[in-house]
Amino acid sequence: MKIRGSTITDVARKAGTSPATVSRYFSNPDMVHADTGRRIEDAATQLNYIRNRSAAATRGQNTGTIGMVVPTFESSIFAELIEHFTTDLSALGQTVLIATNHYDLDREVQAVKTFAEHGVDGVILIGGQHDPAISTLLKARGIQLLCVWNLPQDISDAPDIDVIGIDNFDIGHAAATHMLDLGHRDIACIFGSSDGNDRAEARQRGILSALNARGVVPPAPWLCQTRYDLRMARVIATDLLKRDHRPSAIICGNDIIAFATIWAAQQLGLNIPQDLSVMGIGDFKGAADMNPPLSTIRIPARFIGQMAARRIMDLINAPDDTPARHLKIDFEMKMRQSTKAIGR
Amino acid sequence: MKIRGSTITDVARKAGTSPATVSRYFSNPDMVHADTGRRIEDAATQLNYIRNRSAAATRGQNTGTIGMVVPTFESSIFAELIEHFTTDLSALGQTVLIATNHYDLDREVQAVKTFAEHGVDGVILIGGQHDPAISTLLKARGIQLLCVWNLPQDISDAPDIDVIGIDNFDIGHAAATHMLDLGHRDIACIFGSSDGNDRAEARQRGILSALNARGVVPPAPWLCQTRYDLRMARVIATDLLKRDHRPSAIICGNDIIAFATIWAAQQLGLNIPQDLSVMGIGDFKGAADMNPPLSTIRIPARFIGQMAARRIMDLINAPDDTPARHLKIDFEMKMRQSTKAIGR
DNA sequence: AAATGTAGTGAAAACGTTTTCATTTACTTT
DNA sequence: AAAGTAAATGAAAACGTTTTCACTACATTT
Repeated sequence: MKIRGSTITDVARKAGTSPATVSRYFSNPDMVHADTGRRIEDAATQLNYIRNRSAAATRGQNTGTIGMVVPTFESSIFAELIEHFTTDLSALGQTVLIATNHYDLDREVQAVKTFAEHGVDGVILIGGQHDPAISTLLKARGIQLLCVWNLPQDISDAPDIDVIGIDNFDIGHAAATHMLDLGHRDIACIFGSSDGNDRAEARQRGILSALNARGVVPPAPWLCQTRYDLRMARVIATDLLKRDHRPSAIICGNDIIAFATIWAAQQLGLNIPQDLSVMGIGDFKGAADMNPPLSTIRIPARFIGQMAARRIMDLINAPDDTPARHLKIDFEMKMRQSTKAIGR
Repeated sequence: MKIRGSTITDVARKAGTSPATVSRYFSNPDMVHADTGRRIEDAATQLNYIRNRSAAATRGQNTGTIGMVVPTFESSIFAELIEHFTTDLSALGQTVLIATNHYDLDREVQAVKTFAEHGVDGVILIGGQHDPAISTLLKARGIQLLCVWNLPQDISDAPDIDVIGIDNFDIGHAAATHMLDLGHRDIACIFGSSDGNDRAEARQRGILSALNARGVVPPAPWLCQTRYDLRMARVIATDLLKRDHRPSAIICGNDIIAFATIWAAQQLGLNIPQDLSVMGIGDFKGAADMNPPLSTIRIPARFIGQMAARRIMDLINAPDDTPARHLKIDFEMKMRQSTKAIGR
């Protein structure tokens, strides 16, 4: 059974001031005289006073909460994003409400509705693919929305939504270009599945676009699809490598798939990168330390998380007519030892 | 700027009933007549009514929120726990507030204080090492507390705190016993550092206890310590393996350290498990799929997360005098190919 | 010396619910 | 038919804040 503690009125009485002043002290200390502040502080600690943010929210504007829905926690790269986002927001006195949607857009809507019930000041969503109901709902309530991780494929898809992220097409393009520059022409791809997220699809387009531009057209069996799942990816990589004609390079939709591919290849007795070049995308935890260190493209999850924390606060405090901003984050090539130039 | 939508009173008016009934309908639908319920439902959807949980919390008992503080998101094993905990709680209509403390006990206190301001109904903490102020604060407010992940080393340490978790001493003991049973006597250990958490320390004690019981006393240089950090663990493992006299087996404080050790060994040209047996603890993502598949001990993070979700709800709904329960979760030996019997 | 401005404060209304208590209605039991 | 019980509802108080408005005291400008 919940127990109600002392209230702002109790503190006011003890400090010899009014509830209004105590309220001001906690929400905006500069508004009260330093002496009064001190008395309030003392009274509050003596009474073990704990602010009641729910009560505050009924009358006030902000709740000091931000809602975030992530596809899953079980991805080292999202984990890094979440970690730094929540850490930075906590430092600013905000609390984050969290939910997972398992790449299910309906669940996301549900989560956002719940967040709205709790009166969050802002909502963070991953990626650019969402039920339009979310934007409608949030706008009707004046709740700020920020999408992070990747830019929409087409900026005009979401002109009025604030976005911070990388461009997956560019990343795919860069990965393929790297392989081509190393002299590879027999290039296979293992893409991540793309339902429920627009990231895999854009990467895939970027890769193929770069390949085709240089006249490289992988045969159909070399264009594989898998879930972002170590087990399944490993099976698919093994199948691919057991065929008569083997590619000299494999581009993987993300680092998990790359891990699986390398392990599958090694299991088959292939030497990476001597017999096969493999690259991933993401620079997940472990990529730099495995054998051989994985060539990949670093998505600066930490940086995105920190920028997101700052940006959502700015949006909350900004006047209403602030225009939406699309902030493109640079990625970084991390070329390590799982790729090598052909024939050398 | 936040915009206030329609209220319970608007809904009541439109549905031709009183606010009280609408309130009842949303919190406990059985209390109102089915027909009335339908009218309320209609009115609510027409008006785009969104419950105001803050207002509800000022008068009512529960907020429908649970606070959780985790050491870090960047650990695949905690991620699994968090994933299933939040998923199950969402399904029950609860919202989870989250914070990371980076193994810092003071930050944990801070997070819990913030949770209290938001009126959470319950708090979930990882592990058994916490500032006693937390328990005091929560008890004074009638907020339920549940610690998950591992049992306290000494049950009498926390007789009145509810716990769900594994026993790290047992796990360490089991790991060492497995190595001994395989015939190994030249056993080295790389422990995780133990500041800010009681888990590493108990594992270490378990391992050494089993070893010593069978008369195996590793020389000091074979008892290493590292942070839970791939990079550092790899350096330490390399150092260990470069010494004149090499162990035939290494027990690692967790799977991250085991990954690092295997990669370090392979880099040095050692064959696992031919030249060296390595085992981890945790069964992290990837353990089963790497080369060779890692022998480890599975900590059922998913199960713990699900049990925690159920238990905290029970605690919230239970009468006050419910006695604290210590629920011990079984672990599972996952003996794969990174360990092998000596001399065969 | 008067006028103006500013910092600090208090009284009281307002926020949108839940909950208590009382009342009505409908159904059982005697 | 009377009495008793249960289900459904409404009126109104209560929850602990924030915020508006008004006021005072004092400093600054004219």
